[in-house]
Amino acid sequence: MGNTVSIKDLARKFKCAPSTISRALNDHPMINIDTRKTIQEYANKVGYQKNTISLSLLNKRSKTLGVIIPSISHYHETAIIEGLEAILQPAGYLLNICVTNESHALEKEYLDRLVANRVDAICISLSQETFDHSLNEHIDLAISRSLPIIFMDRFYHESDVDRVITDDFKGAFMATEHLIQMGCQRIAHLHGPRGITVSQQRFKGYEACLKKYGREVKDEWVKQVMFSPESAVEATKNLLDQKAKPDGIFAVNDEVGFGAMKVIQERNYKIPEDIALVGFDDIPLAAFAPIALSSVSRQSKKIGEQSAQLFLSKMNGISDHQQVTLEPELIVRSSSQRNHFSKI
Amino acid sequence: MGNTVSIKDLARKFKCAPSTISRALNDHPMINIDTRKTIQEYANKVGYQKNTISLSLLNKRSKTLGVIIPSISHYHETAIIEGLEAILQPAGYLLNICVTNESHALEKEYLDRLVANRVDAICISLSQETFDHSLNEHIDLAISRSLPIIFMDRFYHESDVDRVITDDFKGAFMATEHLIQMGCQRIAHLHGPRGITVSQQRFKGYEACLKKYGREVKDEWVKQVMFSPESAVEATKNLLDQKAKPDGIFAVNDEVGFGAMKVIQERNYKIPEDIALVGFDDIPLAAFAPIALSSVSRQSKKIGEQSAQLFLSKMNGISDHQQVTLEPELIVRSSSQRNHFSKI
DNA sequence: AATTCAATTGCAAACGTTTGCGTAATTTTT
DNA sequence: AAAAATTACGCAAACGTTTGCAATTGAATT
Repeated sequence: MGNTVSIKDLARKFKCAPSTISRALNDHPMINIDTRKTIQEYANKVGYQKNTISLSLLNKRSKTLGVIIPSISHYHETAIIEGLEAILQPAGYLLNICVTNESHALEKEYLDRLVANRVDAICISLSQETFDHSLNEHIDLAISRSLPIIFMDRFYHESDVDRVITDDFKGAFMATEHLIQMGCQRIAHLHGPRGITVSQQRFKGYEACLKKYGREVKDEWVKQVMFSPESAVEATKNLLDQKAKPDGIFAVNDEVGFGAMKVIQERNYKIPEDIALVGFDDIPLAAFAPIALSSVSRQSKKIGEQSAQLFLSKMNGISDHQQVTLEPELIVRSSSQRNHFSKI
Repeated sequence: MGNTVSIKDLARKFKCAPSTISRALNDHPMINIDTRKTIQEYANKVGYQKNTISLSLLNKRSKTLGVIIPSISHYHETAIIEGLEAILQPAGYLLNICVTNESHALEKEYLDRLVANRVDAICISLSQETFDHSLNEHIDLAISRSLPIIFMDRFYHESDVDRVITDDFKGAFMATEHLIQMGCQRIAHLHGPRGITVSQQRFKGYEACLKKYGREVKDEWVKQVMFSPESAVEATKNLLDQKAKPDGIFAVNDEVGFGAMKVIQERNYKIPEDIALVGFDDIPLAAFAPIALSSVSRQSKKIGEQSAQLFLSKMNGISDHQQVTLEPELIVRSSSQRNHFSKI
């Protein structure tokens, strides 16, 4: 800002060529050791700071990763960011984080801006709108320009693409199977927003597990909600109002689990005796729910770390597409741990 | 990446000067309207994308805001980011988000990197280490180079600085006063990590309120914890083990409130009858705590919005330092709402 | 026919840094 | 003493874009 000092300024000061200053600052052995020291000291004294922008222009690499996510208000997303930073900070990268609020228009806008800023790659979790309407041209375009795109969680291609995901299907299967093993006969599912891979996969896992154990998948036991506790309230009331009310609920995530728990307790049903409950994501507060909430951990931070690793390998010229699938882990807590099974 | 097309490429294609292409793409009236259209169409067809980096170099403005925060795992921080994006996305800015994990070394490192990247300004919430040891040279240096620094939440100068904070003192005062009004006689405080403004201010508010109402401030009723529910467990047990156990607890934040609530319930005390509880931050799950948790909202998103506005005003050449203080709001829920006061 | 004017376009510098190559100056080798 | 090698530095181009000014062209005015 006005008073920044450049290599040219230093060159004027020392009556030498900018190239000499540049080499001196980079400790190039070609430059006389004393000259080097003198220049370095002076540069340090006047607070010279390298201008990375010019380097980005020259090297065609900005040492910046673009991150596009639909939301940032959940543990999962912040843990991903922590994972990304854990790997990329030591590697000298910065993160450009963009939150789309599930809007396709914003996603496009941000993608354009990141491309204009010449980020070295983009880690993206697609917005719901992009999903719902398969509006993928912007992504395809970016890929066709050979800008590395790494999908996290949500993706639309089966192969030909780099991605890091948790096996949501498996996680949901595990949660449902656990409920069955705890003796639940009527297992309901609080289904996430339509069109999102995560919602779909979790439902499929739930469905597949029920089928495997010869249980019927009843439409009236699958209620769609948003990823918030508030939205779970109405849906859970709905479930409990039914003649054959569920004795086990698999919630699409922990916030929804919290909402469901509230309603169940208000109706004076016992957890887990009357109704067992399992969430997803294993948020830090899960253990501090009214009844400690069982949950499927999707290793959110690891998604960030693996995405970062994948990114770094791409920077090292590895062009093969990689698909990393992380194993979910079921964390059993009081909300589903039954010592004796429910009767009927 | 290799196949990106530049203005020079277009100039070659049209056998004209780069300046003509530049003006054509920017719809400069100086260029013949037909030429303009032709060039624009072709540029569009081959997917020309402006290179913002060269512009940053030229204009000495990168249209990027640096954001340095100690952590990203709480609602407060993510809400701030949401607020920043809400204002800065429409204004054409990108965010470089850096998480320091309360480390001074990382904060310095990130600050350097952001300066090297020539961000237009930096919004920062100081790390605990920076605080504890008053290691502010890196900040002072940045300020002396007239890089706009906007402090959020945590700051070390009283004036001469731009900052956006919530009045934590007042919020803590309100929370404590509320507990007094609910009839609490022995009000404890779960104190946040030392050295952090937020912790200090909240303690001071608690202290000032007790004094105003002629209550003694007892050391044994002030326990220090981290910002997590786990760390609150031991401290709360400690409180409840005392002969004169508290009948009201003001927790430094909601996560801590969750932890305290867990312990209180395990000991079979009634909330709020035996012990009333108030947290801070008003996280989305507060209402879904075992007993809906009363909390002080600090308008986290607004902190981001106001910081963004302050930043924009700086970009418009307003050089006066601004200090914005937001009003906290007490949200009373079941954890502290008493109909009849506790008996002694 | 000479002059002015408007409409288009090109030239070149600038932003800050790096780097291959050339070139002095000095030292070492024969 | 001449040739070769070493040391230390400068020149200039490059990255992509914008912009003030000059230059060219053709048309309109005197």
